[in-house]
Amino acid sequence: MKNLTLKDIATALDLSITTVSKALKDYPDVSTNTKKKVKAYAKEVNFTPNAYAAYLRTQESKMIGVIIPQLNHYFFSNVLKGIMNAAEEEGYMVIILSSEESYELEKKQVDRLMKQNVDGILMSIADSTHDTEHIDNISKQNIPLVLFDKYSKLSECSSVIINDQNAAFTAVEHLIKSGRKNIAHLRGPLFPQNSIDRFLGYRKALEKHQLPYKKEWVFTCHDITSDEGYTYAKDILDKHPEIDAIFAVADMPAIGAIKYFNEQNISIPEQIAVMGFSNWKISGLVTPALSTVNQPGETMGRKAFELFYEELQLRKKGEKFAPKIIEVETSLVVRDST
Amino acid sequence: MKNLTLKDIATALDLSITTVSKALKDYPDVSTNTKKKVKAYAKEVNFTPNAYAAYLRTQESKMIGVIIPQLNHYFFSNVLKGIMNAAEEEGYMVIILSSEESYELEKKQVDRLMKQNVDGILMSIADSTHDTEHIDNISKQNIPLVLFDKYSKLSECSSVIINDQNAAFTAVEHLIKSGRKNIAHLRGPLFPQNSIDRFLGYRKALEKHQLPYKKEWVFTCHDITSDEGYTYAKDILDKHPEIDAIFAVADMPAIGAIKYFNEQNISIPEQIAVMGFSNWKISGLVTPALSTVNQPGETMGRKAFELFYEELQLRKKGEKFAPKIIEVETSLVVRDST
DNA sequence: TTGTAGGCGTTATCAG
DNA sequence: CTGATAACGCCTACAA
Repeated sequence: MKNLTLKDIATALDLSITTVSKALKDYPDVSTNTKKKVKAYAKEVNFTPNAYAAYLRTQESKMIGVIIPQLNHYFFSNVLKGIMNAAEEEGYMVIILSSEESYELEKKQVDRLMKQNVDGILMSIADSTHDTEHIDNISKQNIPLVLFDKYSKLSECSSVIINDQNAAFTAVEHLIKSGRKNIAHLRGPLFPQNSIDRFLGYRKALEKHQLPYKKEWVFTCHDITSDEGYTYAKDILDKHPEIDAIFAVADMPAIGAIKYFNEQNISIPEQIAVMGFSNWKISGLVTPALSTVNQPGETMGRKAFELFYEELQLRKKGEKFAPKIIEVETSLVVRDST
Repeated sequence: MKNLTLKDIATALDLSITTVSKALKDYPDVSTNTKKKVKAYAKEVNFTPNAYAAYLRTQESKMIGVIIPQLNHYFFSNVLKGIMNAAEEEGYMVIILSSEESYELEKKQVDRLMKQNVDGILMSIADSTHDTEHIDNISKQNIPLVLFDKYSKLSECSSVIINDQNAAFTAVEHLIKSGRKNIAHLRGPLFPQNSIDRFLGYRKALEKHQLPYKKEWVFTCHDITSDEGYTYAKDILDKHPEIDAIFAVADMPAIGAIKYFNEQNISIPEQIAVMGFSNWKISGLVTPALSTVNQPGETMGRKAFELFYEELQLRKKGEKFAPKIIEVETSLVVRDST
């Protein structure tokens, strides 16, 4: 049983290929009767037009490409889920590629997707990406582009983001309100807007509540791993015993810190409070359960697809599309570590 | 800058489309000189043949489809990584779909992939899948099929698996050797071969060491979640205080159990030892760190792709392909929970 | 209301 | 060694 073609249907019903094609697409110039017959038969034999042949005519591949920095990553997996569900509803297939947080690979993956003639690209920028030429190229080629989470302030395209600065501010303020005065920050790498904004939110909260900000209390997690959190926790204990709370750029470093404190029998949150960011599944499972900021990945993914789809529809009608930025709500998740 | 075509190159170099095509594909009947010229130019303008047009002729889409039961799942993410890396090396794109552990959705996703004319399908069967007609259909349509992890003993196709029974046996034997006598098992659902085999491995280890097997010490995790582990840990403490070790079908239930024991101030492993299965990232981060069985997802993914590719090459040559089963090595990871 | 013809970009066959 | 031609399956302007 090979996949059927229009020709097969035409032969079976003794019609021309054209009529069958038109009937299936509800052209007005086909009789209701013929339409009914054709559609019934197509359904019976479970016909779907060949996507590749269709592309050649329509230039629509019904595929989108997604580039994420890491495949094995709770948050991005959730985003993917949102994208894939939304895509499926509109009959789109999703090609997923990973940049492995590498600028070079990211460029290559963008290129692969363009060569594949995807109808749109959704992506989250790698931490190491420091210029946006390859990203701007996508728009220049007239391919709809939507960035999510790791976006670029410089690129003119739609984005789905959270308000990192506010979210971080709220998280740190929560620490302050529970009586912490010497709050350290495990920040992310230097380029991504996220880690900059979370850092700024941290500083703002300190400022507002007239608490000291000290450079030595800010530690940079280049790879945002639990190991880094573990190592910095040791540093903090050894060199800065006055610190009574940690706000981490993400859950992983926070969990690494918790692990170290547990090993040293430092009680959390009594001796030191720990706050994460992202609300990974794991954060509810460590002991003590980690307080964090919920970042709704699935919603972000769905919104990202919807932005792409909206843009595509407008472009098809030849209308201008103005990039939109959607800000998704976050929420504080207070558990046992603060 | 639209994507270039053979025609563009032909025009630019004042050759025929045919010659350009042949030159790029290293046909023997094109002069070395022309080849050099064409290839140099193609490289310069970064030409890639249009995949859709090529499909129409060759019937090769250079795409494979992958169906996994869950997207946001450490092990499957690792498998995907292996598949995607291997696929990329051979110039294949990967379409990922999720069955969400649903039999109905799995059937639908198989259908979508076949309609998309992928060159092959790699999949892991959903826990709820109880018949294999849709799977056997794939092979009947002459599409190479490789199963991984969750495979079917009934289907005639290549598979990449681990020896679940042996791995479970080793894990339980480790508990026994460390002096445990009353070992409970948090088993998986009834259908998947995995959970059956892990259960059998558990029983075998008990038998070999003449330890008691009791039905009441076996708890079924239908969804393999931490919540189930948490709940069963409570059951065990309340109703079976004699139990001194738990072997879980996967890390998640094991971690849920650890969480409960931590809350109750039950010391692990002194009062009760806990053993997981799969070696998720998280298992090294909980306190105490979870002992488990390492299941090399990335390797399995790569092997799965390689099996597909091998089969495809043979088919293209018109040779018969006999399904292969590749067993990937697991290893015991002893941490602090046993 | 139905059908004919041409073309999307590539590749394979065959003729020059 | 090179090139013209047909075909893959679908879509659409145009003719009947």
